[in-house]
Amino acid sequence: MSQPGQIYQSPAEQTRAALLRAGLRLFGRKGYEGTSTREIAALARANIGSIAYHFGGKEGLHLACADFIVETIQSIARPALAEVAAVATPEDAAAGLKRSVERIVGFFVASPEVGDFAQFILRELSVPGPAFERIYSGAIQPTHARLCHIWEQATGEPAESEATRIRMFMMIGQVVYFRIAREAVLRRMEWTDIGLDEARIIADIAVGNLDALLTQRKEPPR
Amino acid sequence: MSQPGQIYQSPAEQTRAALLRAGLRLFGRKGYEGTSTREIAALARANIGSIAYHFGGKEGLHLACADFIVETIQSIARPALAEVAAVATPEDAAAGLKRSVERIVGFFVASPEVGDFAQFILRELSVPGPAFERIYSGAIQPTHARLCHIWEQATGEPAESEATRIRMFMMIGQVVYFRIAREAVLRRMEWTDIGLDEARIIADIAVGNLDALLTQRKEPPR
DNA sequence: GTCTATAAACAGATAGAC
DNA sequence: GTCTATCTGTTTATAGAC
Repeated sequence: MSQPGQIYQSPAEQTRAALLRAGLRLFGRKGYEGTSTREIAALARANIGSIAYHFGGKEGLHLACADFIVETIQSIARPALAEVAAVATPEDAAAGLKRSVERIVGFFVASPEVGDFAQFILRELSVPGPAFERIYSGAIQPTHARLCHIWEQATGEPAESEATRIRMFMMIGQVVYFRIAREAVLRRMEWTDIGLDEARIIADIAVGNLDALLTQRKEPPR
Repeated sequence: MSQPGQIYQSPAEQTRAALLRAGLRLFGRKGYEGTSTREIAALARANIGSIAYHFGGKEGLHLACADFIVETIQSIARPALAEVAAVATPEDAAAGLKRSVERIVGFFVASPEVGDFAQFILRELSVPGPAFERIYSGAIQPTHARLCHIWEQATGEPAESEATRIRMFMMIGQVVYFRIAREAVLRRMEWTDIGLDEARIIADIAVGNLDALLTQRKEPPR
């Protein structure tokens, strides 16, 4: 497979990779229908025909973008998965949850490079198309299941209970929303960008919320 | 103004209203670029030319949809706003927050009619276009500011502090995510739909999260 | 006001020269 | 592999009959 980030790339691989990056960015920003193959080719400094040559067509490029994201995420997530396999104390698990929240903030909210990944995923999430299946089973389902598992280690509540699964969706959603509603957040917060500083603030509050949930479980409500 | 829900509608008003409803639904589900004027006219059982006649064109219809949503929300929210104006005890404010969470779940998550509104808003939120300004200043900003205000009444923390504003975005986000990631939620939860029953479950857990935040503030962390 | 026909621009896909 | 030219279909907008 020819992808960005390799040591050496043949000219063909460079074109392929440039198309992939351009597709990732434009599909993420403007949606599948909102993006024309001509735009993609222009951004990649390639000709229109190259999309058909390398990917078979627009839909093929779109699917290749999804695959690229899933592979990238899996290569990053592999060490994190190993970490989970080991049985942990509730305290370690709680710390693991907090780290997970921080990672999610880093991935979805902070604006640099990866922002394109996040937007592509969110778009395919809200408008499921042919690429949804790969995104879901390759990235969303494993990540969510892992969070549920750590939650069980931290609280004793069963990982696959209805409440746990919903709660983990909420934990993700409260953070991801800052990317989805980015423009509204910028106005309301009077920020000009959501960069590392802003991500830090968001992560701290999200971790604080998590803390409230965890202590609520340690000290039963009166 | 000619809108659905009136007592009598002239034929022209009926056409206009039908186009508005069709636009709302299709723009919400498939996005602006993903929707053709032909589809809209077909769903509204009107001819293509009527869009230009009544709204000046596709973009005009899109803006009219945004205006319609804002007006509808404002007419619903007016009583809620009056309710807030009165000074409340922390307990009343806390109850008001919980009711707000339940309303947000009802509006964004439960699938019937209003679902089109929610999706239209979320789409304009994540891909800001010409209609964003109206949605933001007409619906998002006032709602968010109101929540911040109630939060102050409930906790004593300043409504317009950075932390409060972020926290209220998170309160909304954790719920709204169930609409955005609807397809992923359906699979992971093994639900076939997110209807009233599922909305009830989601609302209860979201209110529980809120409770954890509020008690965390009453009983300072040890 | 409604409807049809059509114009003008644009889409994605493809054939063939290099 | 790359690039250009072109085909075919679809888009929105519009002109004009009714």
